[in-house]
Amino acid sequence: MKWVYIEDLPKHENQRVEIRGWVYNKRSSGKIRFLIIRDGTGYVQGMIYSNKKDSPLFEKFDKLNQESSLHIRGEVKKDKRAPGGYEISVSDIDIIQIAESYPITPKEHGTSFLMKNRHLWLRSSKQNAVLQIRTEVIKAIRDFFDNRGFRLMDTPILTPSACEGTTTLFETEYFDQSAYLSQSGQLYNEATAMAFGKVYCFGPTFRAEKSKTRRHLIEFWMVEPEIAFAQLDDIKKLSEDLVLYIIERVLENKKTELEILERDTKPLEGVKKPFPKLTYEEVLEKMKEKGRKLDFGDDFGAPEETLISKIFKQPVCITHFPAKIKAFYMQPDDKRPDLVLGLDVLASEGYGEIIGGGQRIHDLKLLKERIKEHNLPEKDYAWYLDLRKYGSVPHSGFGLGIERTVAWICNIKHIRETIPFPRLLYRIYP
RNA sequence: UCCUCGGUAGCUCAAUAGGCAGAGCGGGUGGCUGUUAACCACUAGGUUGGGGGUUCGAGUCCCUCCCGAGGAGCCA
Repeated sequence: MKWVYIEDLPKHENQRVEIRGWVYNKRSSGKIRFLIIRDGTGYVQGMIYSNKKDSPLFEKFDKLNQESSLHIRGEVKKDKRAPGGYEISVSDIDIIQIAESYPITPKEHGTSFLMKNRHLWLRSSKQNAVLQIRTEVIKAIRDFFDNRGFRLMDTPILTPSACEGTTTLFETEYFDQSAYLSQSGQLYNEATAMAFGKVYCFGPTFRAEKSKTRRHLIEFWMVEPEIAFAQLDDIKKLSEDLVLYIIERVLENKKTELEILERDTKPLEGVKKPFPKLTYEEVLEKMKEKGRKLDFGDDFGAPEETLISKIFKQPVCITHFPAKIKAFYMQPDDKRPDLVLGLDVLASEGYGEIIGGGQRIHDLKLLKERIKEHNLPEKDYAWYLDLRKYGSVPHSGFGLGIERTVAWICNIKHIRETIPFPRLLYRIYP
């Protein structure tokens, strides 16, 4: 008999099939019994009916408990009463294993308990939906860049020194010297962009910051495009197109998952070009209107980000930040040398920053000055400075945080649920 | 690192003012012809996070340590 995945059941209406999976839940009522089976691709109800109380199928059914593994065979039937619209009229059950008493019951649990059991929590329907949307987001991102001729250039995870010198790094042994886990692929990508024109890297990044908020992970995934000859306006457009494309793809291909999450898709469907574009100083004005006074040079904190993204229904592009609050490699504005051509994109619905980037300094002398001002050891940046010696060109890029993007699309409060095994402050198990 | 809150059955929580530690879910047993986190009955299940103190008596009050959650700073 044909082994079929639950997501493909509609193609097999009125056929006899085999499903291989796990018991999600069961109910019984005398001569009729129901079994909810999951196989990773979906959930389906199995129905067993018998006049005989001692039916061998009933005996097997009674032995089953939550998460027991099994094969079932039976006919696929359309039935409005069944969750998902289809059910299987079960004619045969092969039990693979009777599970031990499963800790995650169909009732409510606390976050701490669920995180401790993350390896099992992944089996539940909402977690399944979030992570299936994550895979679609990642696929969409890769297609977006691949289709536009970007070259995938993976950057190293073990690095000899700080990339940006701002955030704390994880230190590890590298034979007889120290190495640090990458916190960004950007600097290396500036090198590959000079070799390949337009590139992107996609990988994990590590921040040893003791951040403990719903928007932070210690280990997270980021996609970082970098384009030679591109200026701020070019990546503004690119970031807009990228965000739109990701949303379109999820809306198109992950309807069921969005339904499981009870995600209201209207705000996502409403995301359209052009996104509102503001400068840092214009945002300060908006803040003042809303009664939040900030001085020039103050960075936006979580409350400001939340406020901005609530004022606009669209994601918001913010540019032209004070040089002081941005990284050393940011290109200054010709007209306003105290400002840099940085770019942040804040997701709507209060989700805050998902993209950070900007135009990089391409002038050797200026870059050297900035390295000095930031008290960074110039010799560590020798190769980086080389890029400004041999045919230096203006170039720009940005990073998009995968987990924050998924959290926004799924309308999940905390980003820890958007990665299979989140690394958090005070939690590295399982 | 700082601020706030919490730790009681496998899980989620309750326990008036310091006075016999309880419920629902899950487990077990039995019942029910279409259930939707099914339902009904019965049943087992506890060193109240660790240590110390106050008290005739501590889940409850005090000290301390451990663990976790929410948030801040920083950032994607």
